[in-house]
Amino acid sequence: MKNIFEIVSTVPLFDGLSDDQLNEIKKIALSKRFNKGETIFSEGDPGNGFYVVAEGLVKIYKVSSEGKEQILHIFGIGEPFGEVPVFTGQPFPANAEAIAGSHLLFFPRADFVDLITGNPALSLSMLAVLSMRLRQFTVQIENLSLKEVPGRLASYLLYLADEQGKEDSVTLDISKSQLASLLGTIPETLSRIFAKMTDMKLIEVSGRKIKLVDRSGLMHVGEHGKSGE
Amino acid sequence: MKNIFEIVSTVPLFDGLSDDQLNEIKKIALSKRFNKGETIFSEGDPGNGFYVVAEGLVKIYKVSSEGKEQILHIFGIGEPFGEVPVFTGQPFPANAEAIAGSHLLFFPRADFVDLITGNPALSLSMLAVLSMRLRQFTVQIENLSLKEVPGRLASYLLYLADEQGKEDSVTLDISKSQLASLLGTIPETLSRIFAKMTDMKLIEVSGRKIKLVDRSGLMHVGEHGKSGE
DNA sequence: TCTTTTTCTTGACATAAGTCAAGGCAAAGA
DNA sequence: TCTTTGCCTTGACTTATGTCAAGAAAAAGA
Repeated sequence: MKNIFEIVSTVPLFDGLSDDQLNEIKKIALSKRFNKGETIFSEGDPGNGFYVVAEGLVKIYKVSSEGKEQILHIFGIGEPFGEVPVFTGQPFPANAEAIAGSHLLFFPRADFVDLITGNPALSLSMLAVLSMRLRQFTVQIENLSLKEVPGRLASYLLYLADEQGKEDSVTLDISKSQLASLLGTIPETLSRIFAKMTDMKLIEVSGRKIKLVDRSGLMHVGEHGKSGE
Repeated sequence: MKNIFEIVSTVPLFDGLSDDQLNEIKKIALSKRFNKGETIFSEGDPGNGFYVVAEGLVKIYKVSSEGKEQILHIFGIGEPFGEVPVFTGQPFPANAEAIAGSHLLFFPRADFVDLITGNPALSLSMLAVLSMRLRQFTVQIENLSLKEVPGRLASYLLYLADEQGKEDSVTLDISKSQLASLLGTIPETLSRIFAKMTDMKLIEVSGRKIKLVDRSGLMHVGEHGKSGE
């Protein structure tokens, strides 16, 4: 079993640090393991540090009083999460759960703040990470508030295709129920929209594989005319 | 006319800096003035620096292809905005407009990055600002996705009461149309909900003054039972 | 392989909230 | 003060999406 601290040198957040500095990072990191479905932290918990995914997949989400879930992020290998309380001193604003068996690196707050204080490159890197995340939230709010579900799905599929470097076919890395939660809807609605978009010959769905039949059609879903009908 | 650079020493972002450091800050700041309704920057513009409100009120917003507007933030005196591009190098993800005549301080990117590089207190302060903003977005996404409009309005009124330090009465600092946009809805819907909540004796509305008649009722709007009916 | 459990899909229905349109009110300017 | 302009309110209607329920398909386990 290989040393999971090796991941540190490949994490974008730690890019541009010297070997010495990377060793400092590794020194303060703790390894933690979570099974699929296990809670990593809950909203309201004190944030004593943040995490980096060494292996696995983690969802960050909120739950309404009626039990509906909204996923805020899904983080994979190399991505940090749970940093907000490190810098605000307040508790976690959302929940985190492993959606696959996961190895995580945990960075205790005080140690990390010490490190960042003497390390401008690291602090600029962290500022960039938080800024990118703000940008993503901006997009998510725009999607939730200004687009209907078909438009959100189309955007997500195009984003995935880009992410996966594939032109015309993507593979969902999460279940369709989870995708519904990420898009701010429920499985029934998502299912109907998959069916509708298939009818319209925009996509072809088989399990978690989705073929993008008409990319330019997808790009205009939800504009003036119909998104489906 | 007083020196608007005086504001620098009262901005939370610059808390804990020495007088020398505050002078450095003042040295790189530029004063800009915007009239009510004037655009400060637009989505897609390159971000050559960020702003701090010295006087006035600024809205950050997105617009859909159909023309619907979603306000992301409203910033008042002492609050910084437009920092994301400073640290990501990407263009602005949203638009900014003065909703009242405003004096702003502008901090050019390169100068500010130099400053932050040699100044751990400033960088931690900026990390705290971005983290707080992430937390706010978390709440906004939760509201948009997990609450109906009455629940969002109730939350906003309670938040405002807290903000204004008043127990049972608040004054809107923005128009009701703008409030609708902030809550992710349209003026017609907001107007109906104000009427409904008045009927239910939760609030009393007269112009921009709103009396919170039943705080505990407000807190439970949108839970199990009715939010209005 | 067969069974059990979860996830997904589809139908019938309810409802929150958007659209369109008209009128009333209030703030800004003459 | 009067007038003009934009903001707010209300009504009638449409529609996207949620709820409830049942069955089908797929995944996990025996």
